[in-house]
Amino acid sequence: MSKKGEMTELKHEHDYYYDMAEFFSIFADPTRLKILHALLDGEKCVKKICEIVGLNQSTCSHQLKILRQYKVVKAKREGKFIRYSLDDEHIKDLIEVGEEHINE
Amino acid sequence: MSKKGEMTELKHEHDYYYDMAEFFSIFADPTRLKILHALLDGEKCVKKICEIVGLNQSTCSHQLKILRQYKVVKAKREGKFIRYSLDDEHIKDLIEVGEEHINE
DNA sequence: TTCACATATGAGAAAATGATAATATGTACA
DNA sequence: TGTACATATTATCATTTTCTCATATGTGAA
Repeated sequence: MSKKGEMTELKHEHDYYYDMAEFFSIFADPTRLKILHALLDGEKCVKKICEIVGLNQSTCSHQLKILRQYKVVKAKREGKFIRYSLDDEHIKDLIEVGEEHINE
Repeated sequence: MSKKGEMTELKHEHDYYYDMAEFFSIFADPTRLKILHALLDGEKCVKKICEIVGLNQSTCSHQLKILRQYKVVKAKREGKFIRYSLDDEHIKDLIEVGEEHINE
């Protein structure tokens, strides 16, 4: 997955398969999957997410940014905290497809 | 996605999210998606696949090997030709999920 | 066996990706 | 205002990925 801006300029406009590959790329990283899994049961602040996935704040913040860019998660500020939650109803389903495949 | 053998040695055994990420990685590449799409309507030989995806024989062969390793496609020899076809019933569904997301 | 064709493999370059440290920004509260 | 805490950003590095060229292997037919 490349940065959204650059990609759009380098590839052919409306390149169907690039877009699809980009979509699947979101879920092709264990850290992002852990974050998404952590959000399955409700919104959480960044610090909490860091604890759950076991990686430092910088790493989580980067991955959260990617997930936000692709509208997979959304963020809302509450005082000092920024709480993240799933932004797309279909995400749960997709993660379940992956889980089913793994559990075979 | 890394080579199957290495991966298994480097990561923790039974690492759930690595396995899931690996699964989604298969579909996170436009060339592989093009190949899979080309196989949706039936088996094809490598040369034919190259023509459809518009990439050279070496590139296709490499990607077909990956798809084979992950049991997404299967190959059968018929004389000089090797015909590839989808090996997993669920693949069609997964590609459709991706397509739906793109078409929103 | 030799030739022509179909496919696979190995090595290397270029690009993308993910993790991290260091630093910046934003917010609440004293 | 200043300080402490929460989060984001920037720069950099190591690793992984994809593509391509050159070459190897496998197959059928002459």
